[in-house]
Amino acid sequence: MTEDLRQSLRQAAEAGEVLPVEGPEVSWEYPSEPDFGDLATPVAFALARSLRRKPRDIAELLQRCLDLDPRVVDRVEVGGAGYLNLFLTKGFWQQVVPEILRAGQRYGRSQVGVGKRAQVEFVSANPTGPLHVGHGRGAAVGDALASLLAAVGFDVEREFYINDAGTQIEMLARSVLARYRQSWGREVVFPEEGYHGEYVTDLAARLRERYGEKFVDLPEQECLPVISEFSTHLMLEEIKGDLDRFGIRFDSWFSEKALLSRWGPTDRTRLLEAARNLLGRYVYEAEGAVWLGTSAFGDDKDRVLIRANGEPTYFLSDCFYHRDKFERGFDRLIDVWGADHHGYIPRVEAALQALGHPAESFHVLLVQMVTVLRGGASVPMSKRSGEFVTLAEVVQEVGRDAARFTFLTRRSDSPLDFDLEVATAQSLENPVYYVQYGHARISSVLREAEKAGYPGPYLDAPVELLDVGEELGLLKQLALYPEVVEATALAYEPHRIPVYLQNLAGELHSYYNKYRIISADRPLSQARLALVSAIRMVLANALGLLGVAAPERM
RNA sequence: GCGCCCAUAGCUCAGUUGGAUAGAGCGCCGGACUUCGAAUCCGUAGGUCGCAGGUUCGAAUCCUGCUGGGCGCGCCA
Repeated sequence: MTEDLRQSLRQAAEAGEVLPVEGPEVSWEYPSEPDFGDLATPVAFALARSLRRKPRDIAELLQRCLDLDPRVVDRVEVGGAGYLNLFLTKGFWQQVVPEILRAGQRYGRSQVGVGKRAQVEFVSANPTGPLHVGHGRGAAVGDALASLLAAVGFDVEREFYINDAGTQIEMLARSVLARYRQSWGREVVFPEEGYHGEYVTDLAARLRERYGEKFVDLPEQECLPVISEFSTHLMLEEIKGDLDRFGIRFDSWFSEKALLSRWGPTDRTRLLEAARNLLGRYVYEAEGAVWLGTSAFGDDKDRVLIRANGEPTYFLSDCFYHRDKFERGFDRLIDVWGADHHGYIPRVEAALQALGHPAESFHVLLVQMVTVLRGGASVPMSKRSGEFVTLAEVVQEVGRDAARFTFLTRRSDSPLDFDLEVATAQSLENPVYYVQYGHARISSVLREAEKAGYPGPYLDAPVELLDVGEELGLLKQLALYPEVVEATALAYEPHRIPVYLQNLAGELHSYYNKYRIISADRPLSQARLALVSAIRMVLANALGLLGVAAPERM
């Protein structure tokens, strides 16, 4: 719609011979003041300089030349110092209702991503402990982003990368072994950098159930591979369970260990060969280690791929991993990372450029830290000390919908204070319930309508009867929804959806309190029922993108 | 020391590519249920958009410097 207007404005401008050779960039905004119309463009300002004329004169000239569809555009005014304000016809807004009712769940979906494959990788927690709140935020954001991209046409895959190789896994195994031996009454020194959480003791107990005293006196080197496997398997099951209860489903679980084993035993020679094959001339050896020349692509310094002891770094795995992703045919890769990993971005970007992939095809969405507050005091969190608030606890305490909405309402860029007591105590005033209540309320009205002899689906309702200010405001909100979804997806900013939802729900509640939907006036009732049905549809669609339920009763 | 992120009403936060008079929720105070759900609504109050410059017809938004806070700077992940 805006594109049509842009086109005709361009033509008008050219006809009026006021333009430079190139057509101007026509930008639109939605004025907050009704007096300024439904759509406005400051295009005259942009032309003022090159034409050396007053913006207002140009705007007036454009106004006279415009040839717009009278069914859509009611009138055009020049406002302020040179704004072109377009007033659209009521009919244009009203027709959005049958459009939504016909499209149903498809309303708000679009086509920009059609034919392109995108992958969103998120959570990707080490299986060395349960998921904490920070992972929860990443999970909510990643999942919503994936849904958004799918809504605008991308073929989307959700992937969880399992860091099941390397020193952290070994550390977990050694921690479990220590607890296990302690449970048999042995005096053992707990690993210095070991994991102290209670779950480690639980894992040791499970190990004991399964293997009895098998590992009590066995040399460490023989125990560790089995215990690693055993522990990471159990942790991963727990992680999957937590995510499932949070409503997150992954299409793909990708194992680092399996990735590395493609090159056979992970010895230095084979890894070096693989790295050379992949990254070519940017790989070099120095000081006993193997390096990648990432500084050639803007990183602060070069990075180690294979340590002097022959062990691969996490970074080498990541090079292989992202290479593999591209080989799987994705046009666009998005990694959702905790902000504490931001320093890692330049080297991965550098590696991908060394692999020959354009910078735009890869994007890291940083999600800032979550500070959990209990009674106003922050709860210190450290996986190694074992002191942290888990995702499972949060879901238990505040509920899945409220937790998701809270994670998604703020920009990923801003740190989040999550006060458990406040979230629980204020649960009835939580914005998520405000929105859900709107959905439930309409559902209730529609049930009443059924009883009153106004059955749905109102496809042919006389929507031309919708013309009070509140109704037109609602119609405009509804018409805007597809653009909101598209902009939100392409900007990777899921928080815009909760903002939109709160606005829409707010207008709905005001409207509801001022007007009656069901009355003796049959045509008017039909029209209003059609309107609220459309609102309910949009609420449900948008909540669906967030992974939040749209209840018919609360 | 270097790098990234943040700073908007008492609190928590929005503010779309730079646009017209910067918004909402919570909290305070005062109102609205014999009628479709009061988990709602209506009204009042609340601001040097951290500070200082700059770019622009126009800046909360872009640039530079500064202040304050978070995070990172390993042959850890």
